Amino acid sequence: MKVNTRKIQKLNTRKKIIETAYKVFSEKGFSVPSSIIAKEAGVSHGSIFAHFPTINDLLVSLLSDFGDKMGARLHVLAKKTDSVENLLKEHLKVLKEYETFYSRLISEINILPDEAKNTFAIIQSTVAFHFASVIECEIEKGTVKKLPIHMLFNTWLGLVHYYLLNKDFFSESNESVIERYSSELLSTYLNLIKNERRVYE
Amino acid sequence: MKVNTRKIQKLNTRKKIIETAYKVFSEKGFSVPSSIIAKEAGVSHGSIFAHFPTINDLLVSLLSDFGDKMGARLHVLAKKTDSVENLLKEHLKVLKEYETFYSRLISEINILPDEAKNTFAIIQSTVAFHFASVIECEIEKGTVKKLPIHMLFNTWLGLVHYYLLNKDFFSESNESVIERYSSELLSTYLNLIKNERRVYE
DNA sequence: ATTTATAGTGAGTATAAACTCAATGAGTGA
DNA sequence: TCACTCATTGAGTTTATACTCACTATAAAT
Repeated sequence: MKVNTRKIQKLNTRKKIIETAYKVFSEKGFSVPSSIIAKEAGVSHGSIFAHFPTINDLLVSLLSDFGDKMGARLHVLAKKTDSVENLLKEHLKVLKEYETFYSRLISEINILPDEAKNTFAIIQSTVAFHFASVIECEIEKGTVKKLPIHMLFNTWLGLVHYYLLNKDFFSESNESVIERYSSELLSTYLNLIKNERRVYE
Repeated sequence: MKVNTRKIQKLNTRKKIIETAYKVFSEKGFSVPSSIIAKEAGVSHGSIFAHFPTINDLLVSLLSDFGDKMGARLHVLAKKTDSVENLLKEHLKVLKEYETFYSRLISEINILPDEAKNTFAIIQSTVAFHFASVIECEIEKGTVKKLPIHMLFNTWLGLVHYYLLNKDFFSESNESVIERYSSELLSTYLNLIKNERRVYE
């Protein structure tokens, strides 16, 4: 069977559309008109609708891919960590890789379709899982304050998201906020959660 | 001069439009069509444009009012506080009052016109100012950990915003997240920033 | 009482963006 | 070579929403 060129062609176009959408959404947010995506991808406007029934379907497909990819990435990196410090370092590392898109996602999540919340949940639950196991251990050892784990987690994520959401305020247009503030974020947070060494005990 | 009825009438309509927009934006977000606002306010669609050149002008006017109002409210309440704990309690109290609108604001700020950032800045700088003076004092007294003040502030705001932004996840549709979590937020945060008492010193 | 000014109206216009579909032309199989 | 299939195209349609403006009703001024 020589029915290959076409299938490959079709898959390539689909891929090109998804990748371009990812890029364009990262740069300009999720409400860019579909015509822009088509132009950037170098395909006709109609081509998008030959591949996806609606723009929303394109978005959902894109988000699902993204959630899986970032989730897997986090999972791999988190597995080999022993301390909170290393875990959070890895977390920041992954966030930095996906920074522009991830920032848009958390920034516009409330005006995105419900499926976007799933993506968010996949990513967050992966981090939360590893966070919990590492921090539990440190609490037992007495190196981290005994506070509800979910609150420790929310404090961390809240702090990091705060910087991502206010990117414009914290850094120059193209600079990575994570890059610029990772050590400050990390040291502040660790300082807050660590038990001070009691001298006499 | 009897040129009153009309002026009053006009001002009332304007006020009605702004108040309705505030309510509708709070409930459905900032991208509700202007026709909905008109209908809810009980005025004709054209009436909106007799009062505001564009919908954007209505929004800016509304935001400016809101920023002033909430800023003033925070200022008054914050002045009489002595401890971080009380300051943060007051902060949460004010946030609770304006919760639905404020949540929309922080949630959609990145797709709102630049003027929205001013509103945000007014509100935040008021809180930051009072926060700094109270916390500085506590750091000197040794009751709060010696960490950069802006980091302590960002951690607090990050945590609170995290709950407001993920309202859907944290609480039922109409319930106030602040109401439900204020004590947990407060106790966690205080626990993190407070210096433990050294027994021998 | 008559004229003038103005707040308010809502059908109508302009525009932007999602989505359609008949036509095109290149790959496929006989 | 020729008929057929199918990915792609882009001009055209639909829909949604911001905004206009000629008109109405009524308060104010004479």
